[in-house]
Amino acid sequence: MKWSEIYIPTLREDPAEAEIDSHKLLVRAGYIRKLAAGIYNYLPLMQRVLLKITNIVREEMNNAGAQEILMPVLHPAELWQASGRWEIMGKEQMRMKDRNQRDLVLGGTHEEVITTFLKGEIRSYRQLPLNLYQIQVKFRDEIRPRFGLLRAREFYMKDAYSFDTDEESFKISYQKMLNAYKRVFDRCGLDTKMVESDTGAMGGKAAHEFIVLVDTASGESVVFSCDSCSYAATVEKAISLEEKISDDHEKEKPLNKVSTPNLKTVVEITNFLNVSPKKLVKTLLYKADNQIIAALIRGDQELNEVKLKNLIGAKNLEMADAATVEKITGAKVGFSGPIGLKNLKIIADLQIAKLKNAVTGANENDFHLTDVNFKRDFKADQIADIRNVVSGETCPHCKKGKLTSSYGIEVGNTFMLGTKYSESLGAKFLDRDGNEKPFVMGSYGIGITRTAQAAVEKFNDDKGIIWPNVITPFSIVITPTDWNNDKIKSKALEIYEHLIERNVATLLDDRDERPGVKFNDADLIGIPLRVTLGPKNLEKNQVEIQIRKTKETIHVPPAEAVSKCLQLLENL
RNA sequence: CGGGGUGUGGCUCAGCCUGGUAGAGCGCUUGCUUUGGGAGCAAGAUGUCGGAGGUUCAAAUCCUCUCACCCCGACCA
Repeated sequence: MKWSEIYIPTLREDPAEAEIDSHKLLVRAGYIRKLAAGIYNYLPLMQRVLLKITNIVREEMNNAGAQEILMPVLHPAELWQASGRWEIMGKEQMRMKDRNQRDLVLGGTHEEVITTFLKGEIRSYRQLPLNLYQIQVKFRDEIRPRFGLLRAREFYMKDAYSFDTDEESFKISYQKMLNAYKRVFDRCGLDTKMVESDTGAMGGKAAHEFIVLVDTASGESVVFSCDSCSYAATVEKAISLEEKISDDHEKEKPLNKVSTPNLKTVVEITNFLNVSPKKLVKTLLYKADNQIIAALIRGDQELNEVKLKNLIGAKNLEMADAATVEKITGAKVGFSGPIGLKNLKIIADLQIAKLKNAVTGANENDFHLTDVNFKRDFKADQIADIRNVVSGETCPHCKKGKLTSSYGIEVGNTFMLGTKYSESLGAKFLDRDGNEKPFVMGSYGIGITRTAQAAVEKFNDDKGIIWPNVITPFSIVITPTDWNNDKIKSKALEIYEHLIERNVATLLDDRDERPGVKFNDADLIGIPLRVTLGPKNLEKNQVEIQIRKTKETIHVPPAEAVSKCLQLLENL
């Protein structure tokens, strides 16, 4: 392709809309343009990258025995009502009515559709296992679209769905997908970590995510991993061995009420009373569906809403507002405590049960209680792990390694769905013994557009993007420093033709621009190899090959340029 | 949804506080010079100042409403 024949609108300045490097670069380098919040146009360079990624995904999925199909983007509401997800998905699910006032859903995932489709088709165990996938636009009305393609509302995704006769067979199918995923991301040049994750709105038994670790907060997931074994999990899911706390054996002192005028925060109170935040019981009121509950957590720790939500089996969980808190506890926010709370469920974190002589709110304005003791002074309906793991805690698997946290970009996920959808939608088959059974299902996603941006986030420098050769829009850019110089021009064209003949994706910068502009653009759009033809080198019968990643330059005679490039590309 | 912020030429922004008929840099067009890391000179084109209403002799500027976008939070296959 000649540069003059492909639309690459590079920008000199960072776009105002972007916050993180990969987003800035994709816009600056002419890969994407925003249409609306979280909705993007993919320009020619981007489309080439997306095609490369989808081809890799396609190959690996096909190799794993999955078959490509294409399903509708618009779904009738009835499917989602039948599975029970009409209520669960919430506002993230884009909904609309057609001209006849029928409710429709813009598909953010396709469990309902595929299960309903196969329900009428697969009748015998002989037809299983089956794995179908598609690569398609998805729409999710994200509360807060952010970071360009990393959290867009409209995005490209590969979603696969497996159907098996039983758990045993399913395990094989699931493992095949895990292997395929590893290969996909390896081929894309991305190091991924497979972590245990929450099943969220997908439901099912268990789930994994494939995460690209990044050092900036641009990764929207936080993952914990063990430094001595392979355990890793998202913050929503991670657990640790309960750490022993030092005052475990303190003698219980008599309960006290102290005046704490206007002291509401953990820091204010613990400073005032001169105790560690570890000794404070935070009492958080939540609205779980239509019921108010209290969650108790140590002052220095964070509540994990996902764990809490899963524990009590709530569909919706949100913090109670200030008015509700006052109504329930009889005191302002900041003075809540478990003692004296009536008619509501109290759930305490495991760590709370171990505290001796703790501090809590008195459920009375400007007062706290000290030397509060679990069992003696208050009880809990449930005691469970409902907190976030903290860096440095001990691994629950090997029981000796330390857990450390890092940011990550989730590029793929896999869900063990069990029979959740096949049962709710009545998708059954006849087994060997003639019994009707629901399919055992799995679902598997890869964010195509997100993977592309994850690669940019991972591979860039102050000049621009540095694509791995496997997913770059072009492998080589030929840069004649002076397009009006006939000798340079004909040599450049000659090398270009030869590379094209060998099927190398090559971009020829035939613009009448100054060399500096061409070099900067080439660096910005991230092409792995640049072949530069300038008058001085050409007089010495040389062209220059520069490796984008290392800035290393190699001089070779023009006749050897093609073979040298091919050789270099092997390792990029 | 709560809090904060921004909308001015294709892009990045100044001007707004203190009202007086719209600017810079980049980009774009033409010409000449220049040609290995975002060139120089000269000449030019481009804006209903997000939208609606109001105050005023006069509104980019003040007021009200509204829309869009960005950031923080809540949320997240």
